[in-house]
Amino acid sequence: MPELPEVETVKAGLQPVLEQHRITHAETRRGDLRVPFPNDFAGRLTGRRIEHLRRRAKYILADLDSGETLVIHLGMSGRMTVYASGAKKKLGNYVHDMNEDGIGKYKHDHVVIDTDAPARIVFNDHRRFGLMLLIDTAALEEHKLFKGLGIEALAPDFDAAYLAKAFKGKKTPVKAALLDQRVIAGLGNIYVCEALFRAGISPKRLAGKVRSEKIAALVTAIKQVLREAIKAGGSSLRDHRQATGELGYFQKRFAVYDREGEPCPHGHGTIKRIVQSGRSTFYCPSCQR
DNA sequence: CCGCGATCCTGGGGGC
DNA sequence: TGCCCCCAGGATCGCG
Repeated sequence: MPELPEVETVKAGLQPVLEQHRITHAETRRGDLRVPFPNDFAGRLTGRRIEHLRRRAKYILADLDSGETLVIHLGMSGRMTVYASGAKKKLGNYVHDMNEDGIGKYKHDHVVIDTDAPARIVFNDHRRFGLMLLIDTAALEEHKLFKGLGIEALAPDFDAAYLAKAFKGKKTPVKAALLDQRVIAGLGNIYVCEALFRAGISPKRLAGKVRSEKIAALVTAIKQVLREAIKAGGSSLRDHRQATGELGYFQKRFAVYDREGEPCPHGHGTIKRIVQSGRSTFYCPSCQR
């Protein structure tokens, strides 16, 4: 479930076991992610201290004392599971102790990192769309993964004027424009649907044809829905850490996403599902124009 | 430069 | 129980 709020939530969960901690051991369990691990990936991690954790778009960035940055992307199905010291922790339907052999050896566990927190962090990704890379920190901005990224959705500079300029003359549907990480970084399918609903904009409307007051409403809606989701993820995360140590789960009821056929929360119509550039869009045809 | 579909993967769920 | 098809929170590539 990784869009900006989920990535932010995972980052927050990793912070206490990674930031200002040293990696005592690292290993990759299979090398055939879609993007292969860099050469000697585990070796370049081992012994390194993590100075700072940050987020850019949907990437988690861990700056190491070696001058390299560990770049993490969760793709569609990536999970980070943290096992804190000694205590019994729950993983899905299973309960494991940190010292049991099985941790990090389940199907699709790709990377295991131990730190002196002490903690063990397992990266699991069954669809293998995620990635972990090491890139020179100084050259990060110029790397192809980051060079084209648009403004952060929660940045103060992301405002109505910015979005109006970005949308000007665009003939692509506003739904697709919002998903484009070169325009705004961090939004994904769920929060685009939710933000468009809140702003009362049809996902089919061409980006260049959204009226300026609607653009202002859209910026507000985007920031609101993201902030609410981060807040909800954060609280759900605290519960999860106590109960399971598992990161990346975030329960929230959405207004329109995955609610095809249900009544619109505003009470005027029925939520419809359409497909735009190969992805589901959920919206209320009566509220969103 | 554009919009769009196909593609990379695995697994879950529904229909038959 | 099994098979087949569709679907999934992402991102890139190549086509017309």
